[in-house]
Amino acid sequence: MENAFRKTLSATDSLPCAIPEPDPVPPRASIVQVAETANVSVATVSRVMSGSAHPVNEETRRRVLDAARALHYSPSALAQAMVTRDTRIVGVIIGDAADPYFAGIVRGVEDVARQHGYLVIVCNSDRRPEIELRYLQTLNDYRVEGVIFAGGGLLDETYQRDIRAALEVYSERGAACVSLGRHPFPSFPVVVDNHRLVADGVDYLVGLGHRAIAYISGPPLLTTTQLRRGGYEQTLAAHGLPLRPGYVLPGDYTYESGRRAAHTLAALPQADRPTAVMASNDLMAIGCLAGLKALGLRVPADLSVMGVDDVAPAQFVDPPLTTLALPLHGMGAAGMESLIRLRRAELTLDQSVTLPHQLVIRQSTAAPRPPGSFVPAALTRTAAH
Amino acid sequence: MENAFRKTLSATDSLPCAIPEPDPVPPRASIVQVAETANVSVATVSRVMSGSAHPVNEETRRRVLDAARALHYSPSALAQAMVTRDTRIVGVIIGDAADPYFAGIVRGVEDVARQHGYLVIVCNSDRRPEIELRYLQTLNDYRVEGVIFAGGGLLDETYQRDIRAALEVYSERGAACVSLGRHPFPSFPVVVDNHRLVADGVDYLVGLGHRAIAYISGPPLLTTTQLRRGGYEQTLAAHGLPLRPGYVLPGDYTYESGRRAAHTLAALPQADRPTAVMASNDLMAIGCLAGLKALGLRVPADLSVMGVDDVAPAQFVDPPLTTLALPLHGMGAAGMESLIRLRRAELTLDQSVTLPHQLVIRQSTAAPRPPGSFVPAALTRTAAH
DNA sequence: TTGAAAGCGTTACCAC
DNA sequence: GTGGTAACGCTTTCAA
Repeated sequence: MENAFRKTLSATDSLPCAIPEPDPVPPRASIVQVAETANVSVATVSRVMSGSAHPVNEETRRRVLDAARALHYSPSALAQAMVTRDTRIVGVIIGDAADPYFAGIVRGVEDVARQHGYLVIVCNSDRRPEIELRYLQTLNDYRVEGVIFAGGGLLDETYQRDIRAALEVYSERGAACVSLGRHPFPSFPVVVDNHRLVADGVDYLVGLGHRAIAYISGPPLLTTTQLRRGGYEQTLAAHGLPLRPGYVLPGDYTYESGRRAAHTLAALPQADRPTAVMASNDLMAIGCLAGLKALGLRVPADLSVMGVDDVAPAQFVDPPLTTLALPLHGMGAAGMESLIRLRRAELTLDQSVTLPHQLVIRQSTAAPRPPGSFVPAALTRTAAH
Repeated sequence: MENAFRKTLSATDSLPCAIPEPDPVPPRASIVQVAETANVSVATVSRVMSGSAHPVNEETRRRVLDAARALHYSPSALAQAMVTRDTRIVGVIIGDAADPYFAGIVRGVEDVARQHGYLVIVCNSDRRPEIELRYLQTLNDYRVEGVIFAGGGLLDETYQRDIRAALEVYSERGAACVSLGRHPFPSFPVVVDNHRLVADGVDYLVGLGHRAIAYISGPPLLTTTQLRRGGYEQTLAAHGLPLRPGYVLPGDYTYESGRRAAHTLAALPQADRPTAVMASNDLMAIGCLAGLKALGLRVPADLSVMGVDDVAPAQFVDPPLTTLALPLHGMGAAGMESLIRLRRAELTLDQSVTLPHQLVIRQSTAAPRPPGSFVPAALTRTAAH
C-alpha cells in the first residue's frame, strides 16, 4: 500500500561455491511414504498419528513414529478435515480489529479457541453488509465449524434477508452461529443487558443530583443502539425527569462524533445546558471530553461525562472516565465457549447467556454545581502551560 | 470461562403442529450432485464454477449455474486446496490482539489479505515460545501459504533452534515467512529503523535543551529492544552527553513497568533527576505519565516524557504524548503484501522493506526548566478537584 | 466443447 | 493387531 515499498537491497549474494545436495528429505512426505518407510499400512500410520483408540503394537508404533520424525511428516489438517467433516476452524466477524472494543473480544475468542484446539479467522467488516456477506460466503466455503458475530445487529431489511439466506447454509451443515448482542437472525445470543447498562448509568447520575442529563446515541439501525437508548429514556421517565428533545445527540460510536456532540452541547444557552452527559460508548465519551476541554469547559466541574464499555484508554484520559464496564474478554470467551457447546448439542438456540456489567466510578463525574456557584474557568484551570 | 454461564432460558417451546417436510434440498450438495442435476460431467461443473479458462458452451454454463444455485452449492475450499496445493490462508503471530500495537498491525494484514482473497488466522502468543511453536506446527498442518511474525524477535538460543526447525518445513513446502522487525531466523524483514527512531527522539529532546535524558528499555532479549537502546546510547554519545548508569530503567513494554520507572525516577535526589525520559514504547510512556502525576510531578513542567509507536491512546492521555509514530497499519499491510510477492517470486529473502517513521510533537515534552526557576507544585496544579 | 479417470492425503469400515 | 480400500470433493491431464 501507500509508501510501503521503499525497498532496501542488502546484497547477500549467493556464493558460487560447490552446491551441496540440499536435503535428502524427499519433498512432501505424506502418510504413504511414512507407511512405506515404517513398513506398515497407511491405516496403521493413521492410527498412531491421530491417537486413535484402535490398539497398535508398541514396537510398531515406535517404528511409525520414527519414520514420521525422519520424514518431517505432519498430517494434513485439510485432508483430515475432508474426511472427518471437521475443520476445527471458526470465524469471528468484527467491525475493526484496531478498535479496542473488538480487540478485547477477539482476544477472548482466541483464548478459548486455542484451549480447545480451534483456529480462528478474523474478519473485519467495518460494519459493511457487503463485506460481512462475502466473508460469510468464504467462511462457508472453508466449512468452518461456526461463526461469531461481534457487535450489534443491523436492522436493515435487505441485510436481514441476505444474511438469513447466507446462514441457512450454515445450519444445513450443522455449523453454529453465535452473536454477541441481539441480532435479527437465528443465532445463539451472548449478551450483556444493554438496557440495564445505561439505566444503571443514568441512575448513578441522578443519584449524584443530576436532573438534566444528555445522551450521545449510536447508529440508529443497530440493535445495541436502540436497547441502550431505551434504557436512557425509560430511566429518565422512571425518575420523573423530562425527555428534552435537544438532549439526545446523534453519534456513530466514533471519537469524532463524540467531539461533535461536545460542540453541540457547548453551543446550548447556559441555562439549557445539561449538567451531565452519558455517551453510549467510551470512544464517544473520550471524544466528548476532548471537545469540551478544547471549548474551555471543565469535566466534571462544569459537566459530568460518562461512557460505556471500559476500553483501555478510558483509564488513561484526563480525567479518567467513569464508565460501565463490559466484560469484553469474557464476551469473546463465552461466545467461543457457547459455539463449542452448541456443536456438542449441550446448548440450543432457544437459550442464551447473559454477562454482568459493572459501574466503574472514576473522575469524570461529580455532583452538579449548585446553581449560582459559578466560578470563572480562568481561576481554576491549570497554569502549567 | 469464569462467571460466564449465567444462563437464561427463554421458553420458545417447539409447537406441536403438523411437521412440514423441512427442506427439499438434499443435504450437502457436492460437485457430483450439481453435475447430475445439470446433466453434465463434474469436469464441466468444475470448469464453470472455478472460472477456468477452458471454454464451456454458454448454454451448458447456464445449466450448471442454475443447478448450483438450486442446490445451494458452494465449492469446498478444502477440497480445492488439497488438489491445487493452495489454501489461501495465512497466519499472523502476535503478542496480544488487545494490545493496540498488534491490533493496528493485524488490521493492516487483514486489509490487504482480503483484497487478495486470503483469509488470516490470528495467533496470540503472549510472546511465549511454546505457544508460538505450537501455532507454527498447527498452521503448517493446515498448509498455510505463509506466516507473518509481528513483534520483535527473541534472542534465545533454544527458541532460535526450535523455530528454525519449525520453519524448515515451511520453506520445504514453499510457504513464505515474513517478519515485522528483525528476527534471528530466515524470513523476509519488513522493518522500521528502530535505531534511527530513538535517535530522532533523543535528537529532538537534546534540541529542546535537555542534557539529562533517561530511557525506559524493553525486555532485554528482544531484537527491537537492543536496536532501540543502541539508538539511545549512541545518540547520547554523539551529542557528547554522558551515559549515566542509573538512567537506563528496565521495562517490559507494559503500562505497569512504565509506572514503576516513574517511581524510580522520582526517588532520585532532585539534583540527579533527569529532565526528560524517553520510553521505548507508548504504553510505558503512558504508565510513566500516570506514575509521575500520582507522585506530584508535572509533565512537561518538571519532566518531559516521550514514547514510541503512536498507538491511539497516546493522543488521549494528559498531556497528549509526544511520540515517534510507527505506521502500524502500513507495517501489517506491507507484511502481507510482501508475503504475496514472495510467493510470486517477485521478492527474495535477501531483500527487505523499510518503512518510514515520524516524530509527532504533542504536549508531554518541553524545554527543561532553567535551573533555579523552581515553582512549588501547589501553585500550578489544577484546582478542579 | 465435453467427459473419464487419476490423483490430493486422510479416515473408517471390514476382513483377516 | 494389521492391512485393503472406499470414500471425502475437487482439479487436471488426456482422449474423444
